Amino acid sequence: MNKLNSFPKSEHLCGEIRIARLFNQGQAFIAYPMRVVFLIDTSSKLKEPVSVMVSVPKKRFKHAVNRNRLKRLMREAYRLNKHCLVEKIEEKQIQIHIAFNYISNDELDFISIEKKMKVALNKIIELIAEK
RNA sequence: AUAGUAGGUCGGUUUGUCGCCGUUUCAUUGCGAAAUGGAGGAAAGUCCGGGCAACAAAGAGCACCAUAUUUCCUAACGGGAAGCUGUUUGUGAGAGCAGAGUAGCGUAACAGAAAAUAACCACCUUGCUUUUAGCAAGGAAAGGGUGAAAAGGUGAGGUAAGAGCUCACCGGUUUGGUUGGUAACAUCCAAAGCCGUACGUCUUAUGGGUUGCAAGAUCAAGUAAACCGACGCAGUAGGGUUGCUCGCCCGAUGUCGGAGGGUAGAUUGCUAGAGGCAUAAGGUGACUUAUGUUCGAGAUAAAUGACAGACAAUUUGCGAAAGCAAAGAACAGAACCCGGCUUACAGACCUACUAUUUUU
RNA sequence: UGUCUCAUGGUGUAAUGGUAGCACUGCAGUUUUUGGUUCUGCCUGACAAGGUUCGAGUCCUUGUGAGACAA
Repeated sequence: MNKLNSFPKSEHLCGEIRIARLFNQGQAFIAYPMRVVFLIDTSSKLKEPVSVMVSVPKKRFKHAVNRNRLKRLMREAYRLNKHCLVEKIEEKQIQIHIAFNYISNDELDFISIEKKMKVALNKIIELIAEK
């Protein structure tokens, strides 16, 4: 099996403390329709290089069906395109937390979300390379 | 055939690739591999009822909240079934709503004489003044354009004028009885002149401890201003017991000793149950009983998905039709579990029935 | 997930079932050489659908939207 395209539970970002730290200290930028927050974490003892969370606000999408669908699409887009980011991070021997917030009011299809996800990942790689 | 009413059932199928969560087996320091399972009729709203869990229990009176036709069903219910009465609606099959009691009290805007122990106008009697009217006292609910609602209705008798004042017929109410029904109630008979309506207050009966799985339990780390015991200020201040009253209970700061709570994390609670399906019997029915058979989500910043293709109900456009082209499934996603209710829903099917038109 | 609250002109906020008021804002006029202030007038209304009632902003039911708490 090609391990590059998997997205198991251990790569999800969970825990109230770690998420609070990400949103308090992390850097943010907007790659419409997503707002991306990330933080280079040096204190964590986990072995996964990248931890990711995805969220869709209840205010913009009232029905749970639509929220779940958008979260699934974003997870799927990340899963299929994460290999380039993971390679860079492993080269640098660091760990990173990322959060993707959906901020558009419209429900997009998979193709456009995947396109925007590639843009967002490339921008993260650039910002990390500067440091 | 078209349009509908009531009840019930279903609510996309399939191939490949890449993924997610649980379980089992194999392998194991670890990474992993294979097999297998993985959203609903409403999972929704959180409107009722119950299970389960923790805490509290000393009660009495008043208050508060909910319910309120009858019989039945149910673990229970404010739910359901079958009826009864009234009312609204539909041509109809049907559908919606209301339904304990009324002795007392309150309210009924505007309009109208008056919203109820009714006398403003008009009517009648008597007296006085006056000259065809005015004033005063009384009688009288028969007439008066209003209003949502006007003092049971029609006719006759009666009277100074009138009036259920009396009578006949009709409508209602109450009481007593007959027949039918388990009952609500209905039918019939008799008697009583007994005769406005709506809402609220009030009264009666029944039920109601509080909080909710983020309840609660366990684990390793680590320690209080919280807890327990003894002594004292002192059974005082104060607090609890449902809102109040009575009653009952607890009870402080200090000293000494003991014990280990919350928060974050992990595990558990956690999925076989008032379960489903079939047959038979009972019942008008909700439902019940018996027998057989069948099952397997359990996540926790929260899985059940993405892409590509095939089929297809159906929809739209063109067309007389055949057909061609395009689109390609509604409402909606478990979070402790059940029973209901309510709300959303493209379309398909079954049973019974209704209206209209045509044919026999 | 659970427990609750609210909805009245553009904004804020009242009213016992009986003509929906008040303040600010906006518009027009008045005053002024002009603008502001003042004064006068006007416009702008019940979250939606049912029910109870002679009559609902108000009472009842269902839905919609917004907010609070456990956090």
